[in-house]
Amino acid sequence: MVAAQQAKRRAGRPPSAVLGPAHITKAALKLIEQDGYKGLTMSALARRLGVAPSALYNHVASKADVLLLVEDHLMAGVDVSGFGAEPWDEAVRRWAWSYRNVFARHTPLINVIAVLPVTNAPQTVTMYEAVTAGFLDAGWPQERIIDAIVALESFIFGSAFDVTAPEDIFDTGTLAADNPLFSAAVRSRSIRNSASPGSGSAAGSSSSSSSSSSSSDSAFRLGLEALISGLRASLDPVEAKPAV
Amino acid sequence: MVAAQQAKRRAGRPPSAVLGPAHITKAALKLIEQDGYKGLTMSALARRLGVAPSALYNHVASKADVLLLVEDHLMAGVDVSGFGAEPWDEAVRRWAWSYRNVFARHTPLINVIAVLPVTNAPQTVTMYEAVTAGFLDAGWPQERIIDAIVALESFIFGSAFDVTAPEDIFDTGTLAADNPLFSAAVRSRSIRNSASPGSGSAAGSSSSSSSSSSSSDSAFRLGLEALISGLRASLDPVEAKPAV
DNA sequence: ACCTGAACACCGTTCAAGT
DNA sequence: ACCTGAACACCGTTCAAGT
Repeated sequence: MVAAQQAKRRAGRPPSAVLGPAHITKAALKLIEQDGYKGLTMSALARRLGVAPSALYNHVASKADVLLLVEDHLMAGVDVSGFGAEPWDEAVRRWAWSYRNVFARHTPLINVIAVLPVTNAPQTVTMYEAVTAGFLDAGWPQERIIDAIVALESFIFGSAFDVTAPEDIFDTGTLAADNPLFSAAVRSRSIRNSASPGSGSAAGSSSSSSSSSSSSDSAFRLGLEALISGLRASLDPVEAKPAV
Repeated sequence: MVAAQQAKRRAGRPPSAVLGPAHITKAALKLIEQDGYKGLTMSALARRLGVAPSALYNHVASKADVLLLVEDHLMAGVDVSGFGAEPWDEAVRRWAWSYRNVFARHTPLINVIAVLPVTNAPQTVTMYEAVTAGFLDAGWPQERIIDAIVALESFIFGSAFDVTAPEDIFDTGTLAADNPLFSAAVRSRSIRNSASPGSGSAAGSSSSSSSSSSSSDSAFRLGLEALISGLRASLDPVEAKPAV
């Protein structure tokens, strides 16, 4: 809506700056929402902003820069409100579910996040700061917190991909005869999922998709609960060991 | 080396088929090894095989098809030898480490794997069959096995991305002042990593990078051990519960 | 059936020229 | 400083023509 119909601009510096990081981020998000990441091209982005494609390069160095802008914006939507307010495991649950849900629709960003330094992503660092505070409160030793966060994040990113997978991804087709055990396991899983449509019981998905427990949700729940209990157990050692 | 210098071929069907899935896979792997995934283009692939780019489309429907070919080939390199021969947790460890190590250098494939059906990936299904057998042997109920595999796989894929990240990815730069807790945790982690170069103690990385415990290795170890112990604990319930 | 060669509809990015 | 417009060096894919 910004520059829908606008008097054609001549070359040369405009009286006031037309573009900015906030405008670019907003326009990119709109494009992604409409057509997915295949719709996010520098041309389409420029068109939506009412400028020539080359004008974008006065504000970003590359398309990867645009993706970083979007990523950092999304990080502000990850729910860290549990840290400092709830028990550690409950706060981690809330954080992990919202983190996965945000990036499930933005999996093309994961390549970028996992590789780019956080130096130019202030919202991202703010998110990490809140998580770190929560871990310190729960008694985690400083030097192990980053490993724990990275481990949880790796699980979350991988699980975000899983959300986008089709339900029949494990259909073995003609390979079923040669692989009976796996095929049977796949079958019994899908039966279970279709049988219990709304099994909202113990491990909840706080502030996330309330009902419709899909396959990816049940796998995420199983892994997250295992990670949480396993990480907690690694905190209080049963016997004194030489430091690792 | 296949068609390095070859007499120029005229149009029309050649006397014997020049291409095939095996040739294409091999050539693609060579290109990836040399120049990474940015070097894997249909043009480069065709050049290496001594044909015109359009000739490839007689054997694959798209570039995604080529990636599936490569993925399935790599799956044969994942070590499932522990299942049926070792205790469950040891077999999972061996499998998980080799799985991560294989795909750490092939992260662009993860988008494909996570979304494409396994119907046309026989090696992949064979891998899953071996893993399923190992879980059944360990007493896992059939209908929960796929969730457990998916959870482990999600962690593995996410961790594969982490391997490719630069060591200084968490450097907060000018943001350090506003985020002291996170910055301190990052600092103490890197000190620990540089201090203990070869801390090969308890949780081993069977058949993987023997020494040089990098940051990504320590995070992977922490998460994997937590997942294994957490999943094991979820197997034998302390008290009887209504089925979930 | 399986190849060549030309063409199509795109990409991201650069750069001189303009104000 | 910040825009336009043209150009560059690519992509993946299609298709008629050939044997």
